[in-house]
Amino acid sequence: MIDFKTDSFQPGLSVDCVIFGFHNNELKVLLLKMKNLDFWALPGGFVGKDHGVDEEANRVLESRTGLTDIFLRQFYLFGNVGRTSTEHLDSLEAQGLISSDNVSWFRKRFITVGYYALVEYSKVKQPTVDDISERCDWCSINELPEMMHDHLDILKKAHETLKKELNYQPIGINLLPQEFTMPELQALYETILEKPLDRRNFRRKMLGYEILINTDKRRTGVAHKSPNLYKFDVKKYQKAIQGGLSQSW
Amino acid sequence: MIDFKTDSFQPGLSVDCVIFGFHNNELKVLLLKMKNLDFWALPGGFVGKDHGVDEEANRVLESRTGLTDIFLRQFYLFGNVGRTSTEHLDSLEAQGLISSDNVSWFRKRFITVGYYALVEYSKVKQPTVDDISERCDWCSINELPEMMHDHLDILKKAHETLKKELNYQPIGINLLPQEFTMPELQALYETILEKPLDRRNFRRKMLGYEILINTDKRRTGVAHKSPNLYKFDVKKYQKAIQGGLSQSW
DNA sequence: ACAAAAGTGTTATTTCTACACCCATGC
DNA sequence: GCATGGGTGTAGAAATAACACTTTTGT
Repeated sequence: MIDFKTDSFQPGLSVDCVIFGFHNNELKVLLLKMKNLDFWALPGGFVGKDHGVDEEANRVLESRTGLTDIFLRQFYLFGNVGRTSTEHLDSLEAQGLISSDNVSWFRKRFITVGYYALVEYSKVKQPTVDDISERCDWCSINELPEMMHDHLDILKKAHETLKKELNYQPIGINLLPQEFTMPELQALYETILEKPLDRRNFRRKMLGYEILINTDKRRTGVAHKSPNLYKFDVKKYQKAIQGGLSQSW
Repeated sequence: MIDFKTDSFQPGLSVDCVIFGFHNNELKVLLLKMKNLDFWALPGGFVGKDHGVDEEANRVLESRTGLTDIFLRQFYLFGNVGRTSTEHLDSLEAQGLISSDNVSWFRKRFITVGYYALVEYSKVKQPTVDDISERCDWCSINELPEMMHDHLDILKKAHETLKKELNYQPIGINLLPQEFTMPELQALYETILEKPLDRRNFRRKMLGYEILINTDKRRTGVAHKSPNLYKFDVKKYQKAIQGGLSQSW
């Protein structure tokens, strides 16, 4: 149940995080299932009067994933009147998920700041529920459950933003484990861009950026020819994305 | 003086507009000078409880410029604690610009949503002051006056965003008069990008997009060889920027 | 006539796209 | 040994970057 001193928070303001991970060649987001209800929500929180909005987004990210120092970017403010669903609030209230002291605060008009985060899937050992959810799971962005309020719109917009920023943000370095194969990196790009890329051209272009280091190791144990393992040259990566990698995927 | 029923507004939330215009080959922004004070502010406003944030930004834009149906985009939420300046608020209050009933409301922590607008300079016949300003003027972004709160940061971020979106947004069509010359269009691009472009390559590339119509008229009366007048093919322009014009200026 | 800006083409370089065969591994 | 995915090169097309002279106009 949510029960807190509402007067220490900015009224009508929340943050919501779209936390992206990459696993089994699928782009996933971390979602919360509301207790005893059939809809899910983005991990979110409220903004303390003495806390910056970015700071609160980081706090949300850390409470759900246990991770700190994660790539996290604000991408849009959702400020329409009526973006929250009265029906969903009714359900939350009916399930006793909102303290009666907080009900009127929750029912007010809310705007929310959207953030997206890129995390290494395997680093999230224990996705943690919040007070009103019963599960915290990775969901493939191709099969999303019913979502609270306008959270599906928020998620869609986050994905759009990710696509646009692919060449300007350290996408790979945050979503992949430290060592990875070229096909894995390509699959990540294909998943984000939602289109297939040519294997040879992709490899040539990636290597051309000179941001990868060949570890001279190979991934063994998996089927077929064992692929080479690469890692990012962090310094060069940082420098390269400053000006944006070259365009047109 | 500002004096209104604060309880019909979202507390701690404002919108600020960076209104860009282009004149004399310079990129300009519309700013307000506070009455009897030596600092300027971005045109801004508050968000009514029953009004969308975008809607309020449009209202601000219309009240300062008299224009409707203008290109206006949200670009960032400024949510740091301490982004407003106590000293500036002191000054406003000392000048009697804030009604005593509103003072405590104004002194609270505020976040603001940044919007940028692109307007045709000559269409703004009468930049209109608001209740606490004495002038509303175009300022070149190269010589900006002292600004209130974090408004300079907001302006800088707007300019950055404009640069990035140059190939994705109908920049020219909104900032230039209906008919314009190729050198004018080039100067606009050079100003936004803050770097010189090759005249021949620029022309070839622009014409290659097939979004311009040669009017077969010339600008006369100005010195030197009279340049050709072009206008945008609106439909083609709209279509072209959907996928983004090709990159790498 | 002259100063200043507008108009115009070509070439070398780079980047992009499309495409097919061999190799290594686990089963 | 075979099915599967990993690795590799080349050639044609397109885009980009660099560069100089002529034309028009107002003064």
